[in-house]
Amino acid sequence: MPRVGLTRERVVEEAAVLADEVGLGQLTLAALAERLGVRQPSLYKHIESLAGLRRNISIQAKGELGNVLLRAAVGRSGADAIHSMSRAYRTWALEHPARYAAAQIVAGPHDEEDAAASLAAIAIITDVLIAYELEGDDAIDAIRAFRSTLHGFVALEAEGSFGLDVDIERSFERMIRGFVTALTNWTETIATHDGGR
Amino acid sequence: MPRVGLTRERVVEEAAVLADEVGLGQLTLAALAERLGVRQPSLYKHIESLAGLRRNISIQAKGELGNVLLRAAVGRSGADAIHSMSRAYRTWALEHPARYAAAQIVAGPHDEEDAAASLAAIAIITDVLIAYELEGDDAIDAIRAFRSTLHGFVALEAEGSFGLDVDIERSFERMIRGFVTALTNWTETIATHDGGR
DNA sequence: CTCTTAAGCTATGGACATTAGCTAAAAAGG
DNA sequence: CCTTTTTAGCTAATGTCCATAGCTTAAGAG
Repeated sequence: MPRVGLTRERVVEEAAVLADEVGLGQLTLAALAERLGVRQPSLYKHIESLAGLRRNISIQAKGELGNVLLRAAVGRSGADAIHSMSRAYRTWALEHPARYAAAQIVAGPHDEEDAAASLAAIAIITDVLIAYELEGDDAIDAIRAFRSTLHGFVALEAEGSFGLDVDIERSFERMIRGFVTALTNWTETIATHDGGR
Repeated sequence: MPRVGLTRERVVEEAAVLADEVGLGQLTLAALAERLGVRQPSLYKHIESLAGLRRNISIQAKGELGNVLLRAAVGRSGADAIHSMSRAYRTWALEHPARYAAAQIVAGPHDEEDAAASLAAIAIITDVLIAYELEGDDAIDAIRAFRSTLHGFVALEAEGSFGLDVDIERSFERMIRGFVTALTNWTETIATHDGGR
């Protein structure tokens, strides 16, 4: 029984790679064990459960996404930063679909580690939008809109929900431009909550 | 052995109800059978498989969503129609999370029935945006952006990704207003594809 | 009232996750 | 080196769930 020399890190990393190939929901301990050259129960020496493994993938993915956004935004500001960050977000998400999906998981209210990872990633987005001198609830609304825009596009694209014919790249660029336009006039768009009814 | 009198429709409907309660991924034939007062294998008299059941839920959900959007848009146009449709979209999605998730599933390329349901739902959105006199690729970009915006917000809200403190309703209204703003200036926002780099 | 159809059942098997308990490889300590 | 401790990985076993096979009998057709 030669030892393979697994570590928690190696298990989680390989699980993330496997998940990106087959889909987060199709990630199975059986397949992971085989890929690591180990019997299935042996994995429990390094993880708590399948749910625990997914949690680890989620936390790692949030960290990776945060780093990607950080690198894209550093040294930039305003519309420049938004465009750069948006592209980095989309590219990373499409290259790592399962990691991206895992990064969207919201952990329970007592999971400090996960909350920290989530916050760190979102903080990058927040910082960039703050440059538009939005304050308080204005900023929160804008951040929610931006996150929605990015996530919606990437999620639909990853699922193949867009028709195949027309250039998706260009659609994305235009959408981001549109968001910047909206952002520039943000304080004017005060919801009256009746919206034409 | 009294007969319960199941039909395919009843099974699918109850499955949708159950899924909305426990989550689409947690929908199990065992639980569904128990809820219908029947043994698990008996379900196979009405469905092909779990995957087939999910497909049926998906098609039904797409139809329901399409109807909801249609009713919200009828008799309206322009920004009025967009706001009304957006609210209906969000409300339905939040009330039926699993149905909504199922409606996002993209079937294989040979599934005519599913393709028809998808197309019908998206057609409503398309028709409303066409009122802005966008043509060809312009319209496609705008539709993609609109779908992204709606789906992103609803998906994040349903997952609980937004912080709890600030009014989500208002954030949604503002986002839609922002989109309408962007849409009004749509033809001006031509992507140069370098976005400030 | 008979015959046919099919709804629902039991029995069974296979894929996974998970736990319990064993074995031997590695590491620690003299 | 040799001994002791730790622990990575193993086999065995259980429970859940999807799925198939074959039986039984309720319900509908004539």
